[in-house]
Amino acid sequence: MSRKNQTNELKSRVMEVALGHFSEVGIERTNVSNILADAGCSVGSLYHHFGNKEGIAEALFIDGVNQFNSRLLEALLPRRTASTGIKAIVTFCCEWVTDQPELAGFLLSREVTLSDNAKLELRKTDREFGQSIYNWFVPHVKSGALLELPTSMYVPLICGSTLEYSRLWLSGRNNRSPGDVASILAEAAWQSVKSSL
Amino acid sequence: MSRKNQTNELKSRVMEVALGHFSEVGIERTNVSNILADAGCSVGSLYHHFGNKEGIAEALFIDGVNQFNSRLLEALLPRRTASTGIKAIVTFCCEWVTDQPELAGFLLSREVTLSDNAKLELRKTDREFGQSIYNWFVPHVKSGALLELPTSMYVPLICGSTLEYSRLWLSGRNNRSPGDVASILAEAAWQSVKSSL
DNA sequence: ATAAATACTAGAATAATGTTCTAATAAGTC
DNA sequence: GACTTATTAGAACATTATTCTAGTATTTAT
Repeated sequence: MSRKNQTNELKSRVMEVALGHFSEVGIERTNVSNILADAGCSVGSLYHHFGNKEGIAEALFIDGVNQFNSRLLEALLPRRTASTGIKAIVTFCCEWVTDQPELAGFLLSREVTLSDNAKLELRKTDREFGQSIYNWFVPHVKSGALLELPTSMYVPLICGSTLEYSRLWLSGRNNRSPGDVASILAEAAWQSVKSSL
Repeated sequence: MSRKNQTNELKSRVMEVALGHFSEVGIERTNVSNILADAGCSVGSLYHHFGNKEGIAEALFIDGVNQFNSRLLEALLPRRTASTGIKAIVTFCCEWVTDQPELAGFLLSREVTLSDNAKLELRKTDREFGQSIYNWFVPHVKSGALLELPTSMYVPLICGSTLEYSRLWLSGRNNRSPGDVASILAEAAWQSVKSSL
């Protein structure tokens, strides 16, 4: 195997192992030494590739957000009506959380504090994502199908219930997964942003 | 001043100082030594009273939750209709977050991992709180004013949007405070749990 | 009122653990 | 094949939470 492949494999092994620990006990409580042992990595390599412990978390966070964003777009953009679009967003979130609880729990935990560099890196892909979402919404607001609201309120109104339910489920307090109650959450989200005209 | 009062004053001084640091940079990043310096407390005293750094966070968390719960009940219980009750819950949350952003941010940050002892202490007061809330809801579900849903879904549906919006505002990404948009959030919450019969 | 027990304060010493540093090795480049 | 760069290695270091021992004040019991 080439050196480059070997290196990439080491990095993903570290990230995979770290995600397991992070999602189980949180970033603070996971020891670098445990990650090193479980991933078969030396101190030097880890700090060479990630800078510090938080750097692993940042890499995981950015990967996770990018993956979530691109898949969400695939679910949303084909929808032609306001109702099916909003419900598609919620349903997608529910399934995504249910399918990868570790990653979802990590992203929802808000433990990661991004460095300035990481923020910049996220913004690169986040801009076009936001633009695509915006473009989907505009016609439905203009047509009067969706309420016209301050821009910053759409995410909380559409996803808030789902995210809150997901957090509860991820912390083990609910039996039914978000996927199991997706239709209820989707209908509720739709009721809260549809125009009543 | 009596010894007891002096002690209580020291404890609240430590908690106040710690909340400032925690909400500014998070629990992990605040140094015990800074708390000690700012509160004028010795290492021994701090560990005698709180056990460890997390113990300060637990005390703050429990105090905060109890304060929130009791005030929420005051806002909810007098309401006689489903609609005014649901909206009162949301409006109260918005105002509470807006009035004490430090404490709200700390509670919403999910940084605190409660020890078994702390969980027990919370459960004591939480049980009767949950019972009071439950008693308020039952007649409105029975009468058909509110949707009949899995119990674990009412909190996410009613408060999810508000909590999500609050997190955004607390992290500095919105201009309008939750208090400013309370009526929108309240109406949306109501739309999502009212029965459409 | 005095003694014993308890609660609290103090800060030096300790331990745990994240990070740096120097050196060595392998890969890629000219 | 020499040179530059990327990567690995782990011992040494630095930071910081926590423990420990001792001392002081306060309450309780007799």
